[in-house]
Amino acid sequence: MFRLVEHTISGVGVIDKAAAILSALADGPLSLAGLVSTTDLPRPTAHRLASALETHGLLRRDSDGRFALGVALVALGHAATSGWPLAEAAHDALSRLRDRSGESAQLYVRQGEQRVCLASLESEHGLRTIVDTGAVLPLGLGSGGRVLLGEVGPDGWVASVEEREPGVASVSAPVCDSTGRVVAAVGVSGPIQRLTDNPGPVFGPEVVAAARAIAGAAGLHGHQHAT
Amino acid sequence: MFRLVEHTISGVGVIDKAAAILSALADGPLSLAGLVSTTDLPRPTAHRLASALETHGLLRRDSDGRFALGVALVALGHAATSGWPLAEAAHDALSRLRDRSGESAQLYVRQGEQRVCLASLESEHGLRTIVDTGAVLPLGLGSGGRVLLGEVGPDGWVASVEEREPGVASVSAPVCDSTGRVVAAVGVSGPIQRLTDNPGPVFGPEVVAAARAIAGAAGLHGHQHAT
DNA sequence: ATCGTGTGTTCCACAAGACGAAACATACGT
DNA sequence: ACGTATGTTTCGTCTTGTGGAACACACGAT
Repeated sequence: MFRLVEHTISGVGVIDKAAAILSALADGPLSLAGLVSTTDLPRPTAHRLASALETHGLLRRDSDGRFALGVALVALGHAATSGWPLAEAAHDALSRLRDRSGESAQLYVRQGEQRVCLASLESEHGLRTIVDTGAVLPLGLGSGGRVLLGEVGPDGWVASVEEREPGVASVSAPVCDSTGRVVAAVGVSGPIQRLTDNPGPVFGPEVVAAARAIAGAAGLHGHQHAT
Repeated sequence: MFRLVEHTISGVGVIDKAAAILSALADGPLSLAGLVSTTDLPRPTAHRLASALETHGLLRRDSDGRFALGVALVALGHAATSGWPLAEAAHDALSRLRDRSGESAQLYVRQGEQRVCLASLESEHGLRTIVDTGAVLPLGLGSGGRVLLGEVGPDGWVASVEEREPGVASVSAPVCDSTGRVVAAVGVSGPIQRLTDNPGPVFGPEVVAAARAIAGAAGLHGHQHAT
């Protein structure tokens, strides 16, 4: 279940309503009636705004006439990902982390009271954690979320076991800017059978190293690293 | 260079302006001054609307304070792609096409006067065509674009050699709905060295078969195929 | 250190534009 | 044939968004 920052008042009512419509459709196509029901907008308002978004390719009608997210969002989503300094910078470090740890590796950034997966590489194992790029996950559950909330252990990482999903363990570390602010979380995740119920000591150092490498590659340490 | 449908009047002025802002930022981050310049919006208007989009995560500020596309667009772009019937339906057929042809395979849909890559699988070759999902390409150049404009040869495919990019050849076929309307173009592309300067006869049949498989899997032939 | 310029942000009088109830058109189930 | 629900359009109303002016700040030139 995905939500844009909900019930937020930006000061521009039309944009608040349009964001509510996009958010409602992130879960799948909706008829006008469904959209009205989900967004609590009056029918003519929902119709007018959805049609306007359709004009710009941000929405489209599917073969049943239902409103759905449009192709322009594919391009914007791609541009958003490629424009994120971390997503590009993280790729090599995530590859190394995935290869050295043998487990799936992900990078998350905070989005309101949730986290969004900015980059994700899967391990080669048949049994592996799969998190899609763009997937929205909770903050309070799982090591990546806890890191984004500001938690960090003395060794620079946080581990979790079966917090977000049964059978899954993970280790994450914060990616910080030059002021020490946590801008992302990088980590590995996989089944407890491989990661054990105490995955931190084994995987923590590699995850911390990956976090430093990402911060460096993204130029988050000021002038310390050429970018 | 990406553009939302430009200078289109949807009937909701705020959405027209917001779409212009998103479009301007698809090419990369911009300062407020740059945004004002690119969109021709008055400074307070651009500031207000960009801040409102930022509130919803559709935009963000980068480390230099410039406006950039936000993380919410990563999630929406992902949802847009996964919600597109063709993107999911095409995956198996694109895999087979890529494997049998040995070349990169892509699926495009029309977006105004351009095309957007909805799905893309790369070949194993060191020298291969790389088109990112979400990439925006012209309609009039390249076999995929020409197919989306309605062109098709007697054998059901169109070939092009060095139209869009030097050294690149491609073959595409239309994916049609039950009324015969072209809803997408599927094709292979790669270097002339492998595809030759007459790639149609060799690759055309497989591309056409892939187009039919995609249409079937997406349920575009009415009730002929269970979906 | 001072000044001019350009940037980002806020204010607020104004009217343009968005709103949404009502009406209309269509489709569907009974 | 009728009632209900859907999608779409109309248009009087007034809320909301506009954008010039002003303010605050930063920077480069002198």
